[in-house]
Amino acid sequence: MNRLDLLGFMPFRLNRLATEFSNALAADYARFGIDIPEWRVLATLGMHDAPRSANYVVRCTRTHKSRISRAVGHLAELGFVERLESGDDRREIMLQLTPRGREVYEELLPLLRAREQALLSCLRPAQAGALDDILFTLERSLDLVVHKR
Amino acid sequence: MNRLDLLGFMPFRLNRLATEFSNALAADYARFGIDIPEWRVLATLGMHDAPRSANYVVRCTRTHKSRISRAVGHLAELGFVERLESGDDRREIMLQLTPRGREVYEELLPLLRAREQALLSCLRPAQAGALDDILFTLERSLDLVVHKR
DNA sequence: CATAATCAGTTGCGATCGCAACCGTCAAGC
DNA sequence: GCTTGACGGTTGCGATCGCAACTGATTATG
Repeated sequence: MNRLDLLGFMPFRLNRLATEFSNALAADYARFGIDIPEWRVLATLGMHDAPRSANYVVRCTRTHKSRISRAVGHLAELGFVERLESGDDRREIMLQLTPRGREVYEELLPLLRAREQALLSCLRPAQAGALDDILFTLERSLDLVVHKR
Repeated sequence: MNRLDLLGFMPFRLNRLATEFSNALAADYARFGIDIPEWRVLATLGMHDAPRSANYVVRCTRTHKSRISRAVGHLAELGFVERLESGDDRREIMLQLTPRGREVYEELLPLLRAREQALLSCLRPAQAGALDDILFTLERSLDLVVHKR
């Protein structure tokens, strides 16, 4: 299989890469008893100081709300996340990291960044930057970018 | 969620993109009653004229052999692929596209390429080329490239 | 030549995920 | 101020996928 043969297989290639990346990082997540979607929730909440609604996390991660619901359930069991009632809209559930949850976030983030760095180390710095640009452009085009507030 | 926030979430971003791309292409696959891994098998075989072993497809697609086995089963049911005995090694099963299977491959390939083109149309041409380079470099680094023979 | 280790491929099983149905809450229209 | 439709979140269910165990074939070792 050479290079040109791969035209027309973008999702296939992206999937393989995503799987490989995920596997490379799985051990780090597992150390804290969480899985990938759970990390997504933790990270999304960790980015902000104020609580965010579950629905915000759903839109932000583009993960199905059922998955987020279950992930939040598990994170709450682990004591990493708390569900708060929303004053404004009683349908909404606001999510907040517990102190322990923030600890885990702060501890995992650099680990994952380092792991990611290692995975991308085969690229020249300019390429790594270009990759970020390209992903960002694609995400915007596919409307995968969720704006703050 | 702004740009810098996304550092450290490479697998997550790749996964989202891969999912989005997959969904965008799903309708094309479905028209012929196949799913994505089945298309992978079809495409891998379609790239070559001579039959290839099932194991070659496994290595090439980096999909689990159980999935390939089942995909081949379904493709055989549909009459797109034939399982041949291998003269050399009686453990091996050689896979060959049927004429109908090749028709489907030839019909789907340009559709999928066009779909992919549309998805990438938000990128400048130089970026699209860079993306291909970058993916190729990453694949080589992660040993995802399978060489011919 | 016999035994053990490995390999190609298949299949049962458990975990995961998204869909869809559901409940409670909110907002719009008459 | 009801009723209808939309929305946030949860849960049951079916489909999918990878792991691991298994079969049969091959290769390595003594």
